[in-house]
Amino acid sequence: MATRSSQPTVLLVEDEPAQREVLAYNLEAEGFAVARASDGEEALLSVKEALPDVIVLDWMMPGVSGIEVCRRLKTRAETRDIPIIMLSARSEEVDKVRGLETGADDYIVKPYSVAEFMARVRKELRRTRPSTVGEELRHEDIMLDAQTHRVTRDGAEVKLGPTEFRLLATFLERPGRVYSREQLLDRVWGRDIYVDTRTVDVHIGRLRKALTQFGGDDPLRTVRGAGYSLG
Amino acid sequence: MATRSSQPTVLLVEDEPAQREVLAYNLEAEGFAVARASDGEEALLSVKEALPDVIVLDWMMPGVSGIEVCRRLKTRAETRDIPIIMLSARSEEVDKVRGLETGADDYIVKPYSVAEFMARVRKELRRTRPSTVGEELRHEDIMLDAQTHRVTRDGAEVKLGPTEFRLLATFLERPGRVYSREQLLDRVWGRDIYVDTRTVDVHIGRLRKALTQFGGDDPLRTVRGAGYSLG
DNA sequence: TAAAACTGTTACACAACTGTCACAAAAGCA
DNA sequence: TGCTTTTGTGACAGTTGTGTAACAGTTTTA
Repeated sequence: MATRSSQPTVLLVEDEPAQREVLAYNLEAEGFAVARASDGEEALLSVKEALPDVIVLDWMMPGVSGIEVCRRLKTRAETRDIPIIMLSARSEEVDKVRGLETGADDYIVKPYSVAEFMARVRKELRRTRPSTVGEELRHEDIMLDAQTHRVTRDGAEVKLGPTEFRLLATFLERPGRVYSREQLLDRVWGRDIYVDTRTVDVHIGRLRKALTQFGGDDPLRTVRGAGYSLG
Repeated sequence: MATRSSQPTVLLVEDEPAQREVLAYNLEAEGFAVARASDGEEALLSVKEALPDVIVLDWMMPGVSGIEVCRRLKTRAETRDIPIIMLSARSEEVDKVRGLETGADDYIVKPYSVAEFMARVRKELRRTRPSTVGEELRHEDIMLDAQTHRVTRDGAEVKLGPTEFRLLATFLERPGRVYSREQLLDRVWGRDIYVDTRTVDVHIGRLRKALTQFGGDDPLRTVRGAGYSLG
């Protein structure tokens, strides 16, 4: 099966560089490793070299076409289980059927939104690698698993209330980044909830207490006049 | 000019709530403050209230259209310098020309990727507020990261108070440039705060002390009768 | 249903930062 | 050189920002 690194790998097969880089940018922003290929031949080589966790495949390509790549991968035992998402500029029903017939797992018609694209990729990854899709956040010895709603520090379980959990999750998305109290209220409490900004301080205090209950340094940093950050 | 808070402010003018929130979410994720408006009238009010650092303007809107908002802002002296990015569903060259003719600084045709959108916003901000975008300011061995709010010299972390931090950030925007005490008060303290100009001297002293605490030359230069500069 | 867990607010203590001053030191000038 | 102007800086009091315990109200759990 596919690699077992902490990040899932996405093989992106698209001959148009601009298109390819936009998608790559978004995938990488979400923490996926991206392998690139600009035609069918490269794609087959790349798969042979290192099995990706999911393949995004453009229909129209010079040389070996996307549909042909798909057919070949789906007939080989060791690549059969890798989900394939087909991209196509054609919207005709005929093509959609043909795409899925050759074994593609999903089919996205251009033009599509990046959000839709990302959602489809996540969906396929969830099937094959349920634990690693956006569900696990780490920073140093702190680990948060959104799937099981658990937090551990240095292996020891840390019990957090819902608010502290979301707060920590927010910090873990971008360790080091300073969030103002207003931003934290926005993200953790929600856009139109009115709570005093000092409430943030109290919850920060509670999160600190929970994270240091078994010893260990305080991982949260207070930036006077600006807000808080993790690390 | 625009506000002097640590975050750049983006005014987002878009009548379609879903669209607006997607963009707002991404802007906020990158640390920008977002002001929202859902039509041209609101937009003009918002600008009057607090000058943003960049304006993102939908072309098609009920009431005062985007293009009209753009025209009005570009004819007023105090808003002329705020970069405007137009969004449009039309791809015809005609519109593009019309958009830029009214003074828009950039023009994005839907559908666009979020990555592209963010890149354009960053580009405009880089022109007008170089310090707060691109996240990292350097000069020789001094490095300031606005995102994480950290300063290092020769790799060693330098702890600065809020005022010293802003002061250094100002100098780093244009190393070598000499700022008068009045200019520094304007930029670092804010336009309508009244403090004695000698206060600047004291903070310069504190900044010097912090930057040389582990040895190293004093990177700040006193220009007698004129002010101070970095390097 | 009662107990436990969680929430937001407040008040107070404490720490960090601020601006001003006074005087010392340095730089310019005649 | 002596005199004037400008800058450096330690001290200090006042201000502002942050940490946290306590509490009452609410929600969740058993």
